[in-house]
Amino acid sequence: MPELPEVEVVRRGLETHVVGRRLVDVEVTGARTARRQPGGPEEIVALLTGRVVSGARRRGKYLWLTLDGDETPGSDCLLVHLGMSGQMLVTDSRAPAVRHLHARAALDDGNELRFVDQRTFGGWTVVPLADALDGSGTLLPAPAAHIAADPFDPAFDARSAARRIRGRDTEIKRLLLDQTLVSGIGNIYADEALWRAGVHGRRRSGATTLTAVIEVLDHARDVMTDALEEGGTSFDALYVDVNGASGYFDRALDVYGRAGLPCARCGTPVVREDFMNRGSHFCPGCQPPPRRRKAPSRRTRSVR
DNA sequence: AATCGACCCTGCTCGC
DNA sequence: TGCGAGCAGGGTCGAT
Repeated sequence: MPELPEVEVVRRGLETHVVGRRLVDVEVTGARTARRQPGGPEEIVALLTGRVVSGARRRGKYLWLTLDGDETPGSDCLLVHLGMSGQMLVTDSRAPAVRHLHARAALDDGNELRFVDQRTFGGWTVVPLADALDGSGTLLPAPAAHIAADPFDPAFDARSAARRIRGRDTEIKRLLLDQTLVSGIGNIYADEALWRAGVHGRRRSGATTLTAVIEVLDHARDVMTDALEEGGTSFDALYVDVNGASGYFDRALDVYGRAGLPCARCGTPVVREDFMNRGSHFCPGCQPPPRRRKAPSRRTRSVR
């Protein structure tokens, strides 16, 4: 559910409300929340209790809290992925428990950090930081070390990301969602960026010019910047920031979720089609669908 | 090696 | 009003 802007909203909230606080009492009740932790929920509790949260970092949709000021390779951090429905909430620790509460950490200021996740695709793990492999200088948690820079990262280079995308051979939307090529983009912002660029998501990457791919990435950055300014996109109460407030960007979406409604640019009704077990939304007027893929020609086949 | 579909969950909305 | 079908923003895994 949450894509880069939503995760960034959460990160900022954590920076304000949790960084500097000690985790005095930790409880992890959700088995699925801890499924990536080799030692299970107990191990998370043991590793976090008593630690001081010193930083709130993010790359793409991955979020992590650094601990005790240790940001060297091998230092532990709490890696959080929100999945489709995860929330990191900060509430008064006397507030009543809510449905789908899977983990909580009492802070030394009377508040409590809560992980609430209806669909349980999200999770917490305490993992070591890996050696930095890119130029950004930020150490990434080991399980997230393969995640590419996102468009908000100062180290992000649209041209080289576009080259990596064009080096692959499949539909361009599939590649926009591949977090090892460019991170942070999910189903909503992929559709929005493709619409802004006038490119159909089923176009093959190789049949799309480098310039057009760069344009799609630039639009992805722009649409996510717009969303961030509005506090993120939210369709309902599922997505909230650390204080429980929803974003308002859904009012500004141009194609996502607008099947049958007129395209804001040309008036053609927006179409929704199945794609990768999800929905893709596009304007047939502005984003002409590619011709059905031809069988490889004799000439193509002869090139080995 | 790269690509692609299946799958993991719960809850809400819509049409019958 | 009740009920099943369809849908939802995520990543990972195994088969090909």
